[in-house]
Amino acid sequence: MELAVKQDIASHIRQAGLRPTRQRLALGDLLFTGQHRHVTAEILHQEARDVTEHVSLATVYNTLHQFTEAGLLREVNVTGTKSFFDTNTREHHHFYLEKEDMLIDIDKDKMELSGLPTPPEGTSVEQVDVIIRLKKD
Amino acid sequence: MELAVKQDIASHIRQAGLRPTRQRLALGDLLFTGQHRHVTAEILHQEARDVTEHVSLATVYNTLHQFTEAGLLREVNVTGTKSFFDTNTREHHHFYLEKEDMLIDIDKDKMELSGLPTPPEGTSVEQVDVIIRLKKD
DNA sequence: ATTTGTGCAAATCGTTTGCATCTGA
DNA sequence: TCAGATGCAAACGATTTGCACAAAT
Repeated sequence: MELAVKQDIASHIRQAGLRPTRQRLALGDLLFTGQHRHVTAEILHQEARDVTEHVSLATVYNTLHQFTEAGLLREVNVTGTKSFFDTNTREHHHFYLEKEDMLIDIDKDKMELSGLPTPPEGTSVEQVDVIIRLKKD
Repeated sequence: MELAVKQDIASHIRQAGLRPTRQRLALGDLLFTGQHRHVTAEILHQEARDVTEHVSLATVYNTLHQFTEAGLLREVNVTGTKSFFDTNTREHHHFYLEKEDMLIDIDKDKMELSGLPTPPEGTSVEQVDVIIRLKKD
């Protein structure tokens, strides 16, 4: 990992109130360098194994949740059995290809929700998820 | 269970191409009599235990999936770890109360999606899920 | 009689936890 | 130094599977 990139990611992580440890830097590099992506813990763990000394799966989970908490990632649930984490935290929506079990971003201005209904008394909107499930035809 | 209701449910199940067994009738009764509801396998299993002789959890899962397959139910995924099944299969959306881990229906005409984006070549839309996550404030 | 469904227990998958050890500020 | 982070293995919750037995047509 280049020095410039490393420091970029380190400050990213510090801004989240987390220590830039070796593991977080490695995962941050995989997540925040280059294109936006949708990863599962499993996938990220695999990738980390390929490029760095060692990161445990538990640490991958910890880190994904900490990053999400800090607003660096966004969790996306499409199946009842696992989670994706999206490096794009801007408001946008998703196609979900069931067969391939993969997500595709939908540009925010490609689709609009007209008039969110008023949430029940005492609650407020935290996040809006729109998932368009696709099948092969 | 009354006879009239029983036969109603039996035909419901037959229309789905399934045999109206004791277990399916019991579950169908819990699901399709009265108000629309959002159930988990666990909850339905509990309820079934209270009103009938015996239904195994595996059968509850089988049945929920068969009913879903047949268009009698709709699966809703809000967390990465479990599924809800909605007895309302009309197009509509959901509030999700994270704290209580429960769903609330949003009437279809309370919110509109303007212009679904065109799905990628070779795919077509199977289902559109809109979930508005709510937090207590 | 044949096909379909069911129950049970074991297996699986994704995820979380407890705790001893290590590491960054 | 010492709060915070990590690794490991065990625990966990939801779901699925394999297979012998039972029930529906």
